[in-house]
Amino acid sequence: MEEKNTKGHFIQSIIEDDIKKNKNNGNVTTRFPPEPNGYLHIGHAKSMCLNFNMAEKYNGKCNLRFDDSNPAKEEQKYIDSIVSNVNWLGFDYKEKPLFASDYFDKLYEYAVQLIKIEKAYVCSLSADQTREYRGTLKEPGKNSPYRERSIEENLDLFKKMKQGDFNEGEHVLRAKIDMSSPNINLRDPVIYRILKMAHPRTGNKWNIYPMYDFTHCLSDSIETITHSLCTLEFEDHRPLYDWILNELGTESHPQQIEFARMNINFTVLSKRKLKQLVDKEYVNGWDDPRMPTLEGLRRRGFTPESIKNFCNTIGISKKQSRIDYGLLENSLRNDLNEKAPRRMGVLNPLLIEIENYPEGKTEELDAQNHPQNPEMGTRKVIFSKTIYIEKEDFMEEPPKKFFRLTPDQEVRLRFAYFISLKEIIKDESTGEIIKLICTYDPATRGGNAPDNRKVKGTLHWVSAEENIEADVNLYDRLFIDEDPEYGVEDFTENVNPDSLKILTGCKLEKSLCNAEPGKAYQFERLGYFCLDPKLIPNTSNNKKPVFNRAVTLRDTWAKVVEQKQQEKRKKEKALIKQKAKENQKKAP
RNA sequence: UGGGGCGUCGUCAAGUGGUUAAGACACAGGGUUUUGAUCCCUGGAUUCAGAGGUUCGACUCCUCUCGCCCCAGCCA
Repeated sequence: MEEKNTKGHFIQSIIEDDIKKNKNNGNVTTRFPPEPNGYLHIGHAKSMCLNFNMAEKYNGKCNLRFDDSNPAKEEQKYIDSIVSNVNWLGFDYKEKPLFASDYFDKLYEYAVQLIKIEKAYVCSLSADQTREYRGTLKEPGKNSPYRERSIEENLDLFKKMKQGDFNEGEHVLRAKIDMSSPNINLRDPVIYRILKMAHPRTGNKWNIYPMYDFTHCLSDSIETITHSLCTLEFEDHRPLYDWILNELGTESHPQQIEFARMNINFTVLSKRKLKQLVDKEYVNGWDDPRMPTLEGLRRRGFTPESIKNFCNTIGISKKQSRIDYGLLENSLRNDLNEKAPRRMGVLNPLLIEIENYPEGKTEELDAQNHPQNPEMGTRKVIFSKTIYIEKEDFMEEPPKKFFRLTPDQEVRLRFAYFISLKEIIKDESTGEIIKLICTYDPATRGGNAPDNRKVKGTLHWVSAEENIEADVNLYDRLFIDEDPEYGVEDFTENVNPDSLKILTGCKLEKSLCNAEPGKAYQFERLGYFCLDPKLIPNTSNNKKPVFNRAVTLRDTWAKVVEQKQQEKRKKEKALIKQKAKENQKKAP
């Protein structure tokens, strides 16, 4: 059969062309190269999906390689977290994780080789001087006075750098390219610097560490990577990547291809900014469920499938883009709609007493765990004389199209009975509704009326006599503007002050007492929730379980309400304006 | 003209000289439903940043203009 519709993005086209031309003997090898200086976020997931998918699709492999050439910033804890994230997402890097630091010896030899062919030299300019000599974007730089040192002197100096004979900053090794290049990366870039600090993996073995540009291309080459996929900001580095491999004449010369990094509205995706949110305590750590980090998303209730699906949906291109946050939510809903067992929980409880239900009686009613998938089975829910429903599911003076409980509107309690209102009990001093007295129709057990009478609304509910009490965290977008940088000097000014709402005293159906941490359940009509893995009752100070809402259900009624509110606000604003005008007229 | 890149529906994104300009999400309308969920239909770019040009024919080729992003770490 013809395979016509498999043409994907531009990188895939390049790879397919290469295979056709039998470049690299038709092999495809990619790599995912994180620097262990922070936690992974959803943007990294995009890169992983790209690299691992391409490898898998063309029967190649994808290495997990840590780009750990700067011990000043890197830590073992990040390595551990990253490995765990990659495993969680289910990506297969075949062997073990690889490390650029494993190649430090080879890299050193390559540097020596560059010196020997007079393509590298030890420069003894200070950092400040180096900057001055570099020139600017529009003006060329000038040659370092150390540029013409002899091979012997360079070799000797470089060896001494390695031995630790010099202090940090005294010398660097530079590639000898072109100080007048319009591409600043080619103006004799530093390729080795003295750093007298322990490395998480090589300990105190080295006093010098290679820079990214030198490390990356050679690591790729050592691993015989065929396609080295990276983000757009490295486009300007590609000439350097190629220069190094060409000068060294490496057998393997991978092709660097750049694609646009991911942006999502209402959030930030840069390690630096995420760190600020953590450090300034806008969130509670890197794994706060509001964070777009993989740790955060996981704790929030995102599944690996939903994340991978999202990444595969948004595509690959070279265009700066800002993806709608709703798309991420949607991919979660799609996944969880199929997988998540249904449960009932009342977030803002309103007590109901069923007048004609026998005192002390309880019943176990059957409830489906999934409306479309009978294989997921049923469970028992306890019904009793007093129950809770959601406060928002009752209105004394309802607007049009309000399908829930009202003084003259019967409703169905899901899997249970039809009930109608008898009396509203209010607090005399505040006027607040404290209880509803209702009657039920015993003939409607299970939710079906024998006389076929219809009700417009079906409400979720929980027995007031047997339930579990929990705290529930509701999360909203982290920023108030879709562009966190919009209209402010510092993006933290746009942090949404209501991004976390903690609800206490929520009532959940009893079966949720064996909820698995991190596993998502759909609380019917409310959204998908999971037991916070960090706050499991009896394993920490918390006595009550804490559930996180991963995402709401799509809610067309909420949309209608919101639209009405907005219209109302507009009208009010218009009224205020009109009055102001009238006052102005009166004034003179 | 310092260099490098990018501009196709509200948001992503296919399209590589002849297509009715895919698809997803969002949006609007309708149907099913014991979740106002899910599911199922239906609708929408006379137009591809703009202006010229080449061509029988251009989103696709050429020219110019406009707009946006990245680069002056001994970070990656």
